Amino acid sequence: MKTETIRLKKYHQLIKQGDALKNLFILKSGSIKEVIINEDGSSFITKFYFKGDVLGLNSIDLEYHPTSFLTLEDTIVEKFNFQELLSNSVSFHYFFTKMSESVTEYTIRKRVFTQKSEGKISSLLLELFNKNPDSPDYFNMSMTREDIANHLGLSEFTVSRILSKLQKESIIEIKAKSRSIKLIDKKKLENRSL
Amino acid sequence: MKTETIRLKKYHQLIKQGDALKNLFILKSGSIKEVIINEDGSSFITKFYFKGDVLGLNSIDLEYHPTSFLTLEDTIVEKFNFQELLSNSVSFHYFFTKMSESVTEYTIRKRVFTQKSEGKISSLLLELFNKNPDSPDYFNMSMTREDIANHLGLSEFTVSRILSKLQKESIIEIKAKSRSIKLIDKKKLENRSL
DNA sequence: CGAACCCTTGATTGATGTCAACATACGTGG
DNA sequence: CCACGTATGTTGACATCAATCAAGGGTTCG
Repeated sequence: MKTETIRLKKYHQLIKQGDALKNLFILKSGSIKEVIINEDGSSFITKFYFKGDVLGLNSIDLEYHPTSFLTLEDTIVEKFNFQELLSNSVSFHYFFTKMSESVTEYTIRKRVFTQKSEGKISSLLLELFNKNPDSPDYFNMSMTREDIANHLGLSEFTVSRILSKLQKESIIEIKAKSRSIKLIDKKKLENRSL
Repeated sequence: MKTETIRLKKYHQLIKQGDALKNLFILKSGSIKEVIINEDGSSFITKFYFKGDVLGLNSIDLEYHPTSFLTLEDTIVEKFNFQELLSNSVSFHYFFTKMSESVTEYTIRKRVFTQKSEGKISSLLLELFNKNPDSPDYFNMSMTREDIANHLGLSEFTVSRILSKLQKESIIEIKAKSRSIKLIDKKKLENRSL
């Protein structure tokens, strides 16, 4: 099956909410936020995506994309034509498995949203560290505090406060320009995320 | 494809967390809660299921069930052998579509968890009314206040208080024994759920 | 009929949002 | 390359929301 590699600039919209389903994508490098715009005009970040993640799986039954996908930095994706994919058993099996993984992930991840702010942020940080295999104890954040707040249902002030608190307690270290975070004490962070 | 209809008593465990994947089920009548037990022994209700819902979709990539399923009342389900299902293209297509629906649903539903308590409960009530096609303005609740609280990340006291408040404001009416709810003003309830 | 369970309500405490002020970083045009 | 204006991030004071604790009423079931 032939695919296409696409290079995207920061803040580029790869998929627009409402577009017909034509392609699915695999994220090769960079990062992307998935956003849903509500009827009242407010928006909600449903998920952050990193290397290896599949984009667009929520469009298969609807045949259109219910969410938009926006790059948070310069990003590379690989494009798969959905019709071709259906007739290619190897690719099909891969995407089928990925979709099932998504269901499992949501089942488990939902619990994060019932936690208090410290738990929510600790869980997200652990997810970010784990999804960044190149440097497991260091994460270069492409999203803003406001993005994190929106995604977790907090105010940006609370996000800022909790991050400062975790730093004071020597669990993380916030580096230059507030945008990169070093993991100091994983055990403690895991305890906070319970 | 041959299937089997099973009748279950109240509080019966249909699927146990950790069981190998053998069957998927469709809920024909009654209601079921899906529960995940965490390492620390605490549990979290990931979802309530009603007529027409498919049980077990989060087990396909894992090949075991990551959650338990418990009936909330006398319940009837239909059993599908997963191996047979894979080789039956009609059934397969049906479950594939259902799984994609789940991904979409989770994408959208996550936003509920970023709302305040009144929004969370209003959203859940609307979901319950919509999922109960037989009597769209009336719902006989099989779950306890504590179940709702656990599922939404609230205390049972807050659930009780918000329900009382919605009743005082003539949006719902709580009937006999606190367990059935009549929808009075859908528009207002929708506004609360934004 | 009594015990266990479920639900409700009030008082208090703790957590989080809001608002205001300021600091830092970034981007653009001179 | 600098200067400025805009974005983003931090922190404190205060208000609001929701959890906790305590008490009591109703329902169910043996």
